Amino acid sequence: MLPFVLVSPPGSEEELAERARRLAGRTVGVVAAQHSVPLADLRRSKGWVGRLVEIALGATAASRAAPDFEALGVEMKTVPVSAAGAPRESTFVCAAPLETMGEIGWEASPVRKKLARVLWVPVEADKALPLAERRFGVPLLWSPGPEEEEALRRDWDEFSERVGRGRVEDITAHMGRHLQLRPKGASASSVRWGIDEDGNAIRTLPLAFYLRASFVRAILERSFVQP
DNA sequence: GATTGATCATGT
DNA sequence: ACATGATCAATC
Repeated sequence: MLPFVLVSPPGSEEELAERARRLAGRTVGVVAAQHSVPLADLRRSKGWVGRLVEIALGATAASRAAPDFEALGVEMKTVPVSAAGAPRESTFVCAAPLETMGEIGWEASPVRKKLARVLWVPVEADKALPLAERRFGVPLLWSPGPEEEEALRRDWDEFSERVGRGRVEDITAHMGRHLQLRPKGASASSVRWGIDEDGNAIRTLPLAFYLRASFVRAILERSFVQP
């Protein structure tokens, strides 16, 4: 997916926000055409819309372990929304460090780092709407408020303690008020290192943190309610 | 309709 | 294997 039209990285948050606002109301098809990105089948290329927005906004860290807009410290997330603007899916945050989680406090957690500054870019995602006709929504540059951070910290602590005690295989997506810990891998037979109850290294299913749709919905709603 | 567990493509 | 980008689809 090499674009013919390269977009330089934004020089400031304001410039990034302005670029993102310009996407609002435009269709996926139009933006893709402007950057010479061929449409793809989402059933196979699930991250295609996210890649497209990275290209359109001038993201710098494609496929590297760094924020999308490295110089600004901003992470970009496209969020699939219903016609009413409500998120339809949970949002991937980061892989869970299963071997070390028990010793990592919230302050040093990868979840906190990843969510410190996020540019949310809503995209219509009703199944009946052809990909090219889906429209971008009004974006939001967000950092967790004190209450949101406290809520996330509680979930982190719960998961951290469980995994630290070697109970990683007891975890289900039912746990966590706002965060989930769910499989993330090529398949159900993917493995990564974890620890058991005796602290021994074991090979277990890779898990990742996701934000529940309800949490992201509240973030997006608030941005329209605030004066 | 919302949710959970599974899965897809690609780069390092 | 693990990171990036996520949605699919069976099930609740």
